Amino acid sequence: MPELPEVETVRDGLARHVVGARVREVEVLRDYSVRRHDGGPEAFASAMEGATLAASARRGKYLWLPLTPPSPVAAPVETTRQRAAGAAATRPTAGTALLAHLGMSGQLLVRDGRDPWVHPHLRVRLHLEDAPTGATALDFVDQRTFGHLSVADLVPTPDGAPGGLGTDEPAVPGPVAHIARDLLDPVVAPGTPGRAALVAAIRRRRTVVKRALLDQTLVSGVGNIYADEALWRARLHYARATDALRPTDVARVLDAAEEVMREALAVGGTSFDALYVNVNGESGYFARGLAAYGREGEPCPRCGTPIRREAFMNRSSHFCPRCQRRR
DNA sequence: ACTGCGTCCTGGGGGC
DNA sequence: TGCCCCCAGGACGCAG
Repeated sequence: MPELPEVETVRDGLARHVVGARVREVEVLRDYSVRRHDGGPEAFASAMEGATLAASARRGKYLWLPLTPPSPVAAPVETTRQRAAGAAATRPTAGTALLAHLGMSGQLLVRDGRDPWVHPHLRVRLHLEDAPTGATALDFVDQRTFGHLSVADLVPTPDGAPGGLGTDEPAVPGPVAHIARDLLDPVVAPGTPGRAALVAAIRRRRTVVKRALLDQTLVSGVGNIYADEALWRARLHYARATDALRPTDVARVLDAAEEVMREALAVGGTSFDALYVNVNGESGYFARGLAAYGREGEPCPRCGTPIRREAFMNRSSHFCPRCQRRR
């Protein structure tokens, strides 16, 4: 499934293959895939058609492609979280963007044939013209349909810093406003005030460390797999209480999460070009790099103790019972 | 305000 | 062989 490194690989690929292209026509094959767009599939299509994809940006696992000229979009329905964050009333628009989340099985595939293959799980197809490398379509393929596309208005970032990687604009799509910056974002780089604030925010939470790592309002882009890997590297049990952790423990697990994701990015970073028409974000990293996730019963690479799997948050947690003591 | 849980969806694969 | 059910996951809405 696409995790942050895979999404970043896709973002980079889109920057080179579809930024600058104009959307000629939109086919929505599965309405559910545009459920987050206010006004439904027809409104989504009309908001996209004729627009040029102007950039390729990412925060956490959200991707967005700013549109020029900005599309008129219906007044967005505020989510509970956005209302709680006070982002509601005064929300000056800074343009619009195609917003994408790949969910757990989503792919963005660049096609360049006149009659490109229709994948059995094709949900949305954007027909393109004038793409920089000759692409004729951008396909959203998604087996389990947890992913989605929408056109959203851009809102300014509170801190005035760029909204995410791949953009200099201090703006993010409205639905991303409550999503925290991710560990590849310069604003929370090691040694910055942003990173220190993140460590403090995690320790203020009254929860357990894995839940905090998965909380997108604290730090984004860490999913179940990388949470387990980061905790293994930091030698922390997933159920350790955040408010009982030392600052160095929290800093260590964040460093580990960043490290794992950067390694995966380095390994998987060539997949876009290598596959080109099969831009699925599958890095080769999963096959060999994982120490804990999905390795129940197999030896811990550090001490040889069998990796254990336990249910947590209706998910699985993988850990070494010797290296990662609960206390 | 903050924390935690149920829900959405699909098809591969395990169990019977 | 066939069928059924479970399971995987991110993020949101809502209950407490």
